[in-house]
Amino acid sequence: MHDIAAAAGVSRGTVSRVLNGGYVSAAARDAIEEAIRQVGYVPNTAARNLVMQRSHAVGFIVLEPHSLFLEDPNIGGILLGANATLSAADFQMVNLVVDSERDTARITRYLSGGFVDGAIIVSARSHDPIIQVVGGLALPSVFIGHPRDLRAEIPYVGIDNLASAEEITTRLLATGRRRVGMIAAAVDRDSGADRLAGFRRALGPLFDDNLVAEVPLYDFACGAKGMRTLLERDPDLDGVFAASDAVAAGALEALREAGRSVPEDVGVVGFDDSSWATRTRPHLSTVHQPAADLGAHAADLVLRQLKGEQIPQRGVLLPSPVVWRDSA
Amino acid sequence: MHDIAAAAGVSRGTVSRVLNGGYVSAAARDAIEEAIRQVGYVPNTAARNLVMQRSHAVGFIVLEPHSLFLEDPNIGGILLGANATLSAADFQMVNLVVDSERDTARITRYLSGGFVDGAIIVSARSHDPIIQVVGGLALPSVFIGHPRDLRAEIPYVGIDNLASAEEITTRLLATGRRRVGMIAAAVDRDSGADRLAGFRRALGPLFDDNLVAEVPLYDFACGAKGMRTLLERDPDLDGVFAASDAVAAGALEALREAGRSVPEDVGVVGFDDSSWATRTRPHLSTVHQPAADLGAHAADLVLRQLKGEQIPQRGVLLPSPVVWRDSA
DNA sequence: CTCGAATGTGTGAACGTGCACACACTAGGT
DNA sequence: ACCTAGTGTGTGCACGTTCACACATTCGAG
Repeated sequence: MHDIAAAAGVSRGTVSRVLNGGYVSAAARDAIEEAIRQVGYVPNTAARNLVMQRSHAVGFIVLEPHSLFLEDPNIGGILLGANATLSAADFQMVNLVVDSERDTARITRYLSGGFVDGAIIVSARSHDPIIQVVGGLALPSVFIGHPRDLRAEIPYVGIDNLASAEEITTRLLATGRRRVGMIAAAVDRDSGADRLAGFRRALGPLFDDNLVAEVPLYDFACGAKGMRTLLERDPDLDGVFAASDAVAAGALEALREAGRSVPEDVGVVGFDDSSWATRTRPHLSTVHQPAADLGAHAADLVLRQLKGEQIPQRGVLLPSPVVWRDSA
Repeated sequence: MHDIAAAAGVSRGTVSRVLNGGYVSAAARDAIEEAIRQVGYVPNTAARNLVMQRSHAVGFIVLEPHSLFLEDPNIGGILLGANATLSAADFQMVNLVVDSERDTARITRYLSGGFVDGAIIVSARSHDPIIQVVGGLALPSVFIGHPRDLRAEIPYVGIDNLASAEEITTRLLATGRRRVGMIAAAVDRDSGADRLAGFRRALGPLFDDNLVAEVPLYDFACGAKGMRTLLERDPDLDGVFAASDAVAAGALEALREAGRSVPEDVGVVGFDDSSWATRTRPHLSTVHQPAADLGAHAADLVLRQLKGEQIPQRGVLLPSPVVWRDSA
């Protein structure tokens, strides 16, 4: 910066002003901009960060085992959406995968160390220690999804899992299905619990506890296992709401093994509208999850907190429309 | 740092030495470490970066459209592997997706701006402008895959696409297949061209140009299209090497439509050993691609360059063994 | 006893910015 | 002629480190 000040015949202060705004004469501005172009000057991030007490980085914290980080199609979309918004604002995104208790300690140190100015937290469960950590840190943060015990002052972005689950189940019932079950995955997660609650609400008096197969994960293998359980409990089943597309794909596999055809014998609906949905045969009817938008929105909320804005409404729910294809 | 120096009754210099190594008495070290714990002190990255002229960040540059960034199962694995290695060394990974010519300019500015100390570049094509940029920048970099015109002094990590393609094709021939075709995707890419070359070498005199269907992308839809083309050209085809698992999955779909059963009528093999491989029916015989290892290795090479080490061999090829399942 | 090496420790100068402040000039109103 | 407000510019300090250097102490060898 000193060099280009010298080249333009002005002082460092003036250069700083053309870079950051302030009173500068047209002549000085032109000379400086010319010098910048000539020298190929780029401001030094470290020095700027140092004096500004800002790192210009936002943590993207994924509370999942590493493998699920890849498997879960939503996380990738969220990441991309957030990354696009952040890099447009000249912020870096730092990926942090929290897999164990030990990692929680590491992340706590990281977040409190001024390495990042804010954080986007993906797939936190209720009672996750990270909630306390972030709450105590006064670090501008946004959760994607909303754990029940999330502090009131921390904003979140999500979809209405309950309403969407209710909607697609209702839609499934409208196709004339009478014995409809659910493969409920990850009910320890808020998304999982809400999807189950939505299913229950859609069924109303038809709800039968026996027709809910609970499985631990949102994945293919659990879907197949859950489907087999349901078929055992009621061979006359004619409809299934799978808690995710991966689960639905597993269910399709189990149904095929059992000799049932979809959608003729059994109607199947999923959730997420991930790449699974169009890889299966038949293509899945499902709920579209606007992953990239979720990420972009979350990033935007972090950025706005960083600018000192007050976030008016605490939670934002993005629309998640039903996409009707061939599996039901 | 000044505070904890005061608390421990020593000078900043001594504190710096316990942090970075050097002559320190046991007494001083204990007092300082106690003070650090008490205050909860964490060194300031920006200040350290400023004086060290290092950003402690490495760019992860993906030369793909945003959508493929998600679709391609390898990139996710590479990213995770690289991220693990980098964060273990206290380096941040900055994701940069290059999608257009305009992005190339942006990345060039970014790389030359001292925002990152090094770069890992994924899926560059031959003659990609990024090669010139990185070559001219003297920025410690590693390519994953090796474009033909990659400068001699830039190391790369990859797998031997040619040898592996040859191996799996040979294996397919060994099952007794006589008319074997290939769905060759992305032959403008080095990986695509090498896989085709390996196929050709395995077939030797049996090679028939007519039995190669070229498709632009490594994806499901192209796989289905390519398979239909091959069936049209030769309905008696009894074996197919698909350039990737996604392509193979598309091929399976087209074969099912055409009433062929796999592996009875037609043997199919893929490439990548991605999640596709076990989602299809039957499960795919394929070539395992060590994505996470590739990423970890690349990160390690960047880190070693940063430490000033000379990288002995320019290119490293990681083993990519054939995984034999049910589709052939 | 002296010297040099090994082991510790403190100090000042960077690193490249932003910001507060002091200052200079102009224009317009009294 | 004076003051004030607006506009434009230069200077010094601070941000939190690392590093080179100067200096202090101890210890063993000559």
